[in-house]
Amino acid sequence: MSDMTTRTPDTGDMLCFALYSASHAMTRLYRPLLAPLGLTYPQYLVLVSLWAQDGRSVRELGEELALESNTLTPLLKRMEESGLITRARSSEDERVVQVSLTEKGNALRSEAEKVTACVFEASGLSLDELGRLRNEVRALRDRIAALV
Amino acid sequence: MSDMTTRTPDTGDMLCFALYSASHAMTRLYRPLLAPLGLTYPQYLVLVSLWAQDGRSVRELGEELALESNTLTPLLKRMEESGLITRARSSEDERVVQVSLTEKGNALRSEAEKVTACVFEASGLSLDELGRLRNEVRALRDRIAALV
DNA sequence: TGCGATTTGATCGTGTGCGATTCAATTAAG
DNA sequence: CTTAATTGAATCGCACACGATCAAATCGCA
Repeated sequence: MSDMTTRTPDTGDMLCFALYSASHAMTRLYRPLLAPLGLTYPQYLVLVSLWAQDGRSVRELGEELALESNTLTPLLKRMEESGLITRARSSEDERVVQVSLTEKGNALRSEAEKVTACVFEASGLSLDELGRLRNEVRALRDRIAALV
Repeated sequence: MSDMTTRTPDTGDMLCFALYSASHAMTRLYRPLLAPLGLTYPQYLVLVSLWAQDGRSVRELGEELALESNTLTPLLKRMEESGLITRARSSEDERVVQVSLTEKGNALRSEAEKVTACVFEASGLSLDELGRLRNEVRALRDRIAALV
C-alpha cells in the first residue's frame, strides 16, 4: 500500500473512501429494516431527533443532522405526507417552521429500538469497541467540519 | 448517553450517524478542492480506480466502489462528456463496456496528489492513526456488507 | 421611526444512489 | 443445435444532497 500522502491515491488506502463505503453499507443494512416502517434512513434520523426533542424547527434539525433546508424541506414534506409529522409556522416568529411528531410518528419509537438492536448485532462490535470507534469518527468529523 | 441497545436511539450515540455525517463532511471538504478540476467526489473515486488499473469494465468499477450500473452509467457518461474517459464495448464480449482514461483523465493524476495531501492535513491525524482508523472502518464495512 | 442587514424556509437545477425492470449477448443444458 | 438461464449495461422512477437564489419576517441601528 502507498503512504497516502506522496503517491497517487488508491481507494484501499483512503480513509474518505472507507467512510463513504461504510456509510453506504450502513444505509443498505438499514433499508430492509426500515422499509416495513415506511421509512428511509434520513427520515429515520429525523424521527430520532424528534424523539429526543419534539417540536424542533427546521433550522435546529438541520444543525443536528448537518443538512440544509433545500434537503430538509422536501424530506419533511414527504414525512408529513406519510402522517409521521406536522409542520407549522411559529406564532412567535413567522419565519420558523416547527416540526412535531404525530401519534403515528411517536408510535414508531418502540419499533425503532428493535432496529437499533439489530444493527448493533450486525456490527459485530462490543459496546466498548462501538463506543470507541464512534468517538473517533465523530472527532474526525468535527475537526473536518470546523474547517468548512 | 443511552446504552444504544435497549433505549430509544439518539444521534449522538449512533455509530451509523457518525459514519453518515463524517462521510458527508468529507465530501464537503473535497468539493472546493475538486471543483477546480471539474470533478465531483464520486467522479474522483472513479479516476482513482482507473489510475490504479485502466480499462476496467463497468462491473469491475462497480465492485470496487460498491455502486450499481444504474449509478455508474450516467456518472460515466458525464465523465465521458467532460473528456476524462472513453467508454467502448469489448470486442471479446459485447455485453462488457470498457472504461479507459483519456490524456486529460491521466493528466489530473498529479493534481490529485495535492488534493490527497490537503485532505490528510485537514484530518489532523498522524499516518499511524489514520491507518488504524481506516482499517477499523473498513473491517466494519466488510462485516456489514457480508450480511447484505 | 425607518430602512438596510440578517435570518429562516422554500425553490430550482444538477448529480448521485438504488430498487425494479428491460434488453442484448453469452453460456449452459438437454 | 436449440432453447432456457445467466450476465452486463442501460433505463425509469424516486429520494436524497447541495450550490445558488428568492421572499418574507425580524432585527438593529442611526
